[in-house]
Amino acid sequence: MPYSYPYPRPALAVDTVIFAFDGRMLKALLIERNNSPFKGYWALPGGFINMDEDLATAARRELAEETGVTGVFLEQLYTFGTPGRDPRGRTISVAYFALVRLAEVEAKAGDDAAAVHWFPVEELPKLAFDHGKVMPIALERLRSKMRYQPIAFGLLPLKFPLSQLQQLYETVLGITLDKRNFRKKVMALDILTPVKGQSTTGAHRPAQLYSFDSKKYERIKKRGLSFEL
Amino acid sequence: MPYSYPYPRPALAVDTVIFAFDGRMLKALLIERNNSPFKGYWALPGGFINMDEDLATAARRELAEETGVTGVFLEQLYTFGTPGRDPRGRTISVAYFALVRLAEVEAKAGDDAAAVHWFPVEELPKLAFDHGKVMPIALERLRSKMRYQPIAFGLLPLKFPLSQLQQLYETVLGITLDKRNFRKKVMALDILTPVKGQSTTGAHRPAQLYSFDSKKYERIKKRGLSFEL
DNA sequence: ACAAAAGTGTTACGCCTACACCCATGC
DNA sequence: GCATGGGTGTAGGCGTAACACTTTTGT
Repeated sequence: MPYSYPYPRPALAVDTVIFAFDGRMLKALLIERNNSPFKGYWALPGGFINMDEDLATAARRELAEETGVTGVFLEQLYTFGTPGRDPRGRTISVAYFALVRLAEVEAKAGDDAAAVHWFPVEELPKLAFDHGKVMPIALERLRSKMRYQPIAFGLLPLKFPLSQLQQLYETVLGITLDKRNFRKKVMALDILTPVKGQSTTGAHRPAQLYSFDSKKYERIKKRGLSFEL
Repeated sequence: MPYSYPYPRPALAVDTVIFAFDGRMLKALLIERNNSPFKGYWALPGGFINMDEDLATAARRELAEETGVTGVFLEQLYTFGTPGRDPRGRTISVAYFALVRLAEVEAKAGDDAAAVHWFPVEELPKLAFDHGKVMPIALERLRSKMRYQPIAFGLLPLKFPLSQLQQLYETVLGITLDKRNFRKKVMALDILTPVKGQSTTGAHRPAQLYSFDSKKYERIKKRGLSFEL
């Protein structure tokens, strides 16, 4: 059969849930829409793909435009295609989720955004389109993936004290962890390297800083490993 | 902004990895393409979506056309959109994976298929398009999901002996399990109901048959539960 | 000196693993 | 009666969870 596909084709967009961690709360980046439909609503950053562009490439392009960051964790999440989800016409959205280090971000409102803002994931506004359905899926993915892959480090500075890592796990998973047991398990994984600097914030004993050592991780990954904490 | 999207739009297809279990091996249903491109190659069953049709609906429609089964486990897997994956032009494929009971299937070659065949997942032929990349992802999803959700029962008859369930886990996960420990753990989950009939196949003691009890499962699901075996 | 977070070991319990023999049936 | 898969209990080891005090700094 020749290439006959006589039906109208849907438009194809990419939307990205961008997570960051400020030391206390998990946050997501949203943009305020400047255009109809849903003008004035908050929405996930995203846009239509170019015709010669890979899906992940489009997501990275949008991510760079909104936050200025590159080279971060980015993973496909889910594809939304219910008819009617975009009042302008049939649109398929491939959702991605990204983890960024807050310090590296320079959020800037693009041409089609009235504003950009980091919202705590527990206090999100009403979202445009069906984006309200995307966020719980992204959170669930983050939570489950943090348990067996070392993706949490994508949310922390390159050097961090163990207490920050623990705080991140506690916040995202919604649990409290025993400090001693946490340190024991993390250290037993042997994927962190102590680095020279010390955290010197506050009126208390300074903390040893660590960095994630991807070489160590790659070396032990093969025998299977768990991040259950 | 009015609905201006002046770019050419990709075509949108749905392809489904259909798994079944024959008691010994995990198998996947493939069709032999009757048309160019990749005429004569084996491929995942699938097709273009209708304009007013949900993605999952399209997948279920294709599934029913190919196998005659309805109401089975079906889940979105991953979306493939690399430019060039379809030589006819930009095509996005949303891949699904489905679990069916072999006894309920009546595989039939559709109009665009020269043949339909169940292949053991360990002995797949070269596949059309990028479908060779889909299968490992589907297998990985099946394996990981079987560990914490009761999806295995979608591959078994409604009544089955425990040994068949164990065989399924061993085959899919590529491990061997201790019979006593397996039965202890499965029974402790309290999600099976013994049913009257007995398996009467072969020259040996007949086996008690069980069925998956989704009511029991729903009741205990909330407290979290694991299928680690 | 005091407030505030960093850092550090041991014990008890529960869970998971390993393991061998009898049972019911068909041929 | 023999071959085949069905069905059952226990003991030891390992990993996980619970738990409190000292250290170092800034003010």
